Amino acid sequence: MHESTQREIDMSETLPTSRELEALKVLWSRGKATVREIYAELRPRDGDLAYTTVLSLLQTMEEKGLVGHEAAGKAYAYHAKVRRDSVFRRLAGGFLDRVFDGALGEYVARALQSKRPSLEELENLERMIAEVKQQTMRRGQGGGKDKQGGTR
Amino acid sequence: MHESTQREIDMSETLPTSRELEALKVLWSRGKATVREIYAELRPRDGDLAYTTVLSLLQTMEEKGLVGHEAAGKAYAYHAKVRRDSVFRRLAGGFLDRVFDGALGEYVARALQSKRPSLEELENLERMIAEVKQQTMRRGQGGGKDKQGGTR
DNA sequence: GCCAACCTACGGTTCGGGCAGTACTATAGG
DNA sequence: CCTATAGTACTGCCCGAACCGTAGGTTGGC
Repeated sequence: MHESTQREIDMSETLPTSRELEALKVLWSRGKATVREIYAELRPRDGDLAYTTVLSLLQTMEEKGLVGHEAAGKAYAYHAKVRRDSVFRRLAGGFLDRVFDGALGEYVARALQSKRPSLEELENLERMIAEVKQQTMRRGQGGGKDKQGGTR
Repeated sequence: MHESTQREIDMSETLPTSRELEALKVLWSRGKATVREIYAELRPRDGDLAYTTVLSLLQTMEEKGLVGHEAAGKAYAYHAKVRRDSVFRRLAGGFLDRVFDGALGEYVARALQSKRPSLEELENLERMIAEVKQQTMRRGQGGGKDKQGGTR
């Protein structure tokens, strides 16, 4: 039986805490996982972490609507109910606003200072930004700048 | 054994919480400020906020080493003891690592999705990245990967 | 000297995150 | 049937962030 009675799809979608995010990462990469599997992945990185702690974590997350579960054998198989992109986007947006008051320049600059990216990463960033720029220009159209020249 | 002169350069300089960061922003922009002045700036954005709450906040921050104070008239004049750049750099670095596991690409990409930057901002980013790229190339010279030591 | 205004110090409350122990339940193996 | 095993459910503890009230001190005006 499926009690997927989706009453009240709460928008506001609560964001995951740090620990919850770790669990979500496992679920996103696996599709679904039992408590024990998640525990097995979290444990090495965190040294001493009790199994029941992970269980509690998942239960809390279910209340928040972050995950769901279904019976699988004698255990539960949990799965993410929020999309990876959405969570990351809102996390980044929140951080950007809260810390940098929306100033993208500083947001990126400080990260660059902190991390010393490789040349490859930098070129990736260049490509990404160039692409967003194209989209923006197409959308805005009246931009004025004539950066259009190109191979294409 | 003698106690080595562990002056304890405060290598882990506690980071400010959200509220504390708000207070720090005021101090950075003013140089110094009394509790009442900080209160006056925080109040409008936060609706109901008691004066003593701000006072407590500053006292906590002083214990953490984030701010200092000196007598000024009959009140205290607080001033930041941590540098703006340093705080933002560590904040961004921490977020980048904790959420994105150090993946700069996603860090930037999600922010771009969340914010829809203007053309001007995008061009700023391009300039910034181009510059960092130049530095990196000069430094690495042979394309060698950059060692990840640095300021920790 | 006395009062009002303003300040700091200190204690306490509330809430959520993180963690883990204990109790209960279902199941597989003998 | 009985027991060991593995799972979930429930509850509580600890700590830090955020918030605020009250007590007590200092100061300037009268």
